[in-house]
Amino acid sequence: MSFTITEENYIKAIFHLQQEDGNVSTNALAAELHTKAASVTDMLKKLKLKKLLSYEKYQGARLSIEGKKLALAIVRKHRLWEYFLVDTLQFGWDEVHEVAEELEHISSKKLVEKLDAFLGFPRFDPHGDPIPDSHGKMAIQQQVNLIDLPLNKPAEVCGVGSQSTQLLELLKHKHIGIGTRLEVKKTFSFDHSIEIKIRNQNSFTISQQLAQALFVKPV
Amino acid sequence: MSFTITEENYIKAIFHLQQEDGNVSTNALAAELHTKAASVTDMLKKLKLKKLLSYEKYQGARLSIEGKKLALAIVRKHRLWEYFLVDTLQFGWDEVHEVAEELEHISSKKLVEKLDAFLGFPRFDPHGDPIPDSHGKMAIQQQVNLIDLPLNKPAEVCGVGSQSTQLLELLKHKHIGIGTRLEVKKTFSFDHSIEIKIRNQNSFTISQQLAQALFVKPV
DNA sequence: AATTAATTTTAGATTTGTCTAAAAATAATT
DNA sequence: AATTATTTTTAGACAAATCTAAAATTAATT
Repeated sequence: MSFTITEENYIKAIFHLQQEDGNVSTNALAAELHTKAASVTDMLKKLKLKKLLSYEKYQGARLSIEGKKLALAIVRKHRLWEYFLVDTLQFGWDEVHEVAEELEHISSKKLVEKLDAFLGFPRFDPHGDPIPDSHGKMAIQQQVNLIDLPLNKPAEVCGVGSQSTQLLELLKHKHIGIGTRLEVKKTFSFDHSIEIKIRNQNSFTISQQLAQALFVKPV
Repeated sequence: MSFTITEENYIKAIFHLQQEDGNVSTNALAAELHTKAASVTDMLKKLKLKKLLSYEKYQGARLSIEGKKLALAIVRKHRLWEYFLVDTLQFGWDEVHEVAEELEHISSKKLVEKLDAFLGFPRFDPHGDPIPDSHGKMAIQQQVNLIDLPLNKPAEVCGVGSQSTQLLELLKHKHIGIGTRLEVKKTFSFDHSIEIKIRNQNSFTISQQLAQALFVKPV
């Protein structure tokens, strides 16, 4: 069975909105895919026929086993290509998302497996998100939100909570990137800002919003 | 200006059928693209509106400067990706065409340039075809059909005339591939077969059809 | 519980790329 | 030159994915 790019994008969007909780609503999907609710209804009927999801009128949708398998295959390709772009082609980690959105729809199974092997079977992409293996299994991330990191515990930045250019601009300015080592030195309850220290630099404070957008892992 | 995958495939097909001679006929295009003449007519009208080609009723089509530029960009991507698949991912050179047909439509300009640099700016793809550079210029191949190679002149296989699996199966069996060094030892006018000698092997004869499908360059 | 608000679905239209069947133009042949 | 054959175009229809506007359903609020 093979699917159109549009169908794959719907499946991926449902997968991302589904995480545990209940069914995905028509409106939520329309927003995620920058389309209209009426279009979503049509597509959900079609994807139900193809047995990729369960769907009842007015009740939203939920991926079937088949649908989840497809979603994981797409996510796998997306993240492997992101890793390739950053690691092999030296792209900035803030400029790979768009390109990977296209590459994730290349269908060759063999290509994915060869690419995975060439890259050395990476388990996390440049944004810190886990890459599903060829069976769809993902490593569980022991990453923690920077806001939750205990004082004076050395950690390494391993992911960001968004791909907005505004965030990435700020990170570039502060010289924070994937792999940056840091410790939290102090927290301020007034505005929930926190003071962090990067190796060989003076400490400085960052806003609550920024800290919430950063994921770190103890090192 | 951006184009659909279908439009790009039409432009590429016209480019390949156009080589020097006159205009490309509707029927020739329909055959090349496995579609019907009526569909081709519709698309030619559309591509004319987009100024990618000139077209007059019943007179066939010919690419404009713009159209040629687009065609060269697509061919560039196709051949760079083929090179990548063989050189970096260790694909067999007989299994890359299909995948490259998909990859050639990835739009990112930056990706193409970075890929080119990563590969070391190769000038010929694994089938021996020249790769257009970023300005659309191709190296001129001083390659010659094996049938035209003078006796006892050492040469190296640098291209094949078709991608048919039947041909590639035969080449694999005879241990002939890109880079294989050989000399022509004798020609037989009866059936136009030729006797060739590969370094460290006994000479053997190959058919006229096979010789015509092989391109070599003096070395 | 009744009314209002929000969400979701239907109905009908549009665009892109395709098709078949019939008409028009060009090319080949006697 | 007239007829036949081939090629190409038109006309009308269809499937995929989308849209707007109106109707139906569900959720929220008074």
